[in-house]
Amino acid sequence: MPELPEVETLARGLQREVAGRKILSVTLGKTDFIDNPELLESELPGRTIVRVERYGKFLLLRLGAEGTEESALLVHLGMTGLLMPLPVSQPQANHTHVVLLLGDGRELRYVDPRRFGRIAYLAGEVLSAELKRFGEDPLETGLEEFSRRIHGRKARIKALLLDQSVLRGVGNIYADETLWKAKIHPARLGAGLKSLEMKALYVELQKILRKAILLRGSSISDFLDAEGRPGEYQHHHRVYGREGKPCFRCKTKIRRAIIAGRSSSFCPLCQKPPRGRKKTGRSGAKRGGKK
DNA sequence: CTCGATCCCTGGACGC
DNA sequence: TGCGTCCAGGGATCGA
Repeated sequence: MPELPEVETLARGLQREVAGRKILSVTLGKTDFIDNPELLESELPGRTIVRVERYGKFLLLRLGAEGTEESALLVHLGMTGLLMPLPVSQPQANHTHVVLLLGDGRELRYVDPRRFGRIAYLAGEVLSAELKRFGEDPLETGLEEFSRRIHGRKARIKALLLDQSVLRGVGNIYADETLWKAKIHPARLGAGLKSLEMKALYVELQKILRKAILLRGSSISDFLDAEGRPGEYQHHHRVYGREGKPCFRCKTKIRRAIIAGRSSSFCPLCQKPPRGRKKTGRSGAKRGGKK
């Protein structure tokens, strides 16, 4: 599940590997996750990938030539997306849905079994409007702004961290890791956080994201960087995927519950639940009746 | 504004 | 070995 650190890792790798390369041709497979597939075919050939950036959980392949408008290929990896330059001779992996033949003879291939990702060619006003939908980058935001965005909200802190219009780039893993480190229960409300808690949240989020970037992200099952290597941060997870295992601080068993609609792992002792919080047993009991 | 429910999609884990 | 079932979850969307 590529979040900010994974996408940053991939963006840096792609910047090294494909920036400056020209796109010669486009071949598409399944296109139900692509905004306007025909735009890729009509707009990309002949263009140069000028620069590769991360924007939240998106990769932004900035394109040159063809008019003066700013334009870019937006790529969201969803849960299982991979984007990698490979030799043409390399057999195509299953679920390869986009292939860009590059001027250096390699192919930039997008592979995504579940197709939870998104790809879009955007230019000009449409591009800038799309980017404005998202909130601040957590690594480029000051405590003031961070605090303002969260403290004014009555939603649960877990929901706010995951909300891409509040902060761009944080996903389930790094939200849970940060809340554990800052000793804040995921069901607490944004407006309910004390200023010391807010500061801890801000500081720990940045520390965790930076450390994760240094270790090239977390590879739970799928993520690989531009050179096909997995990340290493999964070995440093403190709560994610540790349900039932002892808390690294107090040895209490890590719990998992659905909070703000997402699976959330936390320490029930270190991370004090908000007062009046409903017990999890009840809501959990009636989940069988779905479908 | 906030919530839960639903859908999208496939591979992997698990039970029998 | 081979089924069936459940689950993972980011994001869009809809109704309450």
